[in-house]
Amino acid sequence: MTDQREHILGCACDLYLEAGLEGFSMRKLAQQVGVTAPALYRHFENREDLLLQVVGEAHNVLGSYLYRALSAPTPGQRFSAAGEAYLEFALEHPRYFQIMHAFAEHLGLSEVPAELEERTAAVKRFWDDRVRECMDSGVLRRDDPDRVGLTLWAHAYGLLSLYLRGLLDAPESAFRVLYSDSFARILRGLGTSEYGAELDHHLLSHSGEPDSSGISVLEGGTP
Amino acid sequence: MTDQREHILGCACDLYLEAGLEGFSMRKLAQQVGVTAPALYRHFENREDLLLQVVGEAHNVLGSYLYRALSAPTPGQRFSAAGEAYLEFALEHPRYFQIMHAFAEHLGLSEVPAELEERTAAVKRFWDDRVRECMDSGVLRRDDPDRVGLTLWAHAYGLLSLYLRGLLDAPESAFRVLYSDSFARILRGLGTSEYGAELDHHLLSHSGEPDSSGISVLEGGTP
DNA sequence: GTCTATAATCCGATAGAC
DNA sequence: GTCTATCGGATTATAGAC
Repeated sequence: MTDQREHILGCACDLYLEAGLEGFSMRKLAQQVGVTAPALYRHFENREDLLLQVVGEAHNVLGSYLYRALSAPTPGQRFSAAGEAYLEFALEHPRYFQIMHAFAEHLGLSEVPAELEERTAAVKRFWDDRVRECMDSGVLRRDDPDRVGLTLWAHAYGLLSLYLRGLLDAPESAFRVLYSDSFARILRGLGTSEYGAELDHHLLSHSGEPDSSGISVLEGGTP
Repeated sequence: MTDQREHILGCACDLYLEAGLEGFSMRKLAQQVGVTAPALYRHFENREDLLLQVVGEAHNVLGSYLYRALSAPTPGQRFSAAGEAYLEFALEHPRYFQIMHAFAEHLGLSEVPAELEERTAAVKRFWDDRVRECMDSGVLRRDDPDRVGLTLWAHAYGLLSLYLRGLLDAPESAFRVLYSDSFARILRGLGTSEYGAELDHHLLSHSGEPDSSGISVLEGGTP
């Protein structure tokens, strides 16, 4: 009652979380709020505006999960907790995870507003910070934190997306193990030690220039 | 003329590729084909049926890209070529990449048909096969090919998704480098060698049971 | 601020003539 | 197989009274 706008926004999140993007209409929302549809336009410009606020709330919730991970005592534990937090967020709020990563056109947007891009960039920065302090403390190999953060983020995001789309037949408990295992594999490395030693010498051979004779990142692995 | 059904399907792919999922309507498609909307229903049951055929075509195109990678002479090169093929497919046909990985509800499906799941599984199997032969030839560390294939697939998919959504400010040329670099990092491993040695001893400490005292995959990295 | 009423579109899908 | 005509429904958004 005190703030009808917030009440509507809360209902909008609920509606989205249970009905999804397709099921999110101004009429249904009005019904859930307990008013008629035109009343919504006194508080929000249009459907697009409302959906963007929902995305904002999704970021808030993710933020609360990530923030919790910062209470772990060591960089390594904070890193680990961050990975777990991302997992928990996606499993407990799959719709939020989905809308945060939806293509702009699915939201009916011509382009993503800068404020939203900034929030996404903040998530990336969180990963980068975890990586950086792990490098400083010797848990992670020293490297470009920005690049390493992206590698880790992309992996986690990809794995969770595949799972949430039901492409992995594993039940949730098995997926949790799989998720941790996959992280462990990345940290340990997939190549053989000979390959790793070899790789360090021509890591930049992927320029795509014709004169590199098609040599790619894995080539020469078995000299 | 010879096969109107294929002509419609071709136009459907074109329409989707330029208009996206939101812009894909039976009316627009009919206009593009050069007939009226009801005529489409002589060849396809409904919009859902048509969209599924488009997804099928997307899989066909991806398949042609992956197939090309098999012509490389060594397992390591085939692995590398597979990664590049996945990249090229996503960059050259971003809409196909998008629709292949769209959530079922975005396609207006209650559930994904088994035939489509099978095609997705085939992509996964392709990665697994590349991994397996790399393990056999000593380029990749011996491990569960299914798990390692998933790790690699998730990473590639995640990275490409983030890029196609415009979250990485890098231009395409820079992204190509970034993509290869990220693969290289995963193959080499992100952890320090001390961490890697330590990890092998309690890789299974992520069971989530309370008695593991919260020990997670990264803990104990600096003994 | 909220209502009733309605405009203005767009959609998927069908009936029946040809 | 394709057409015209149309049904039946959904949606976003607005106008104007209260």
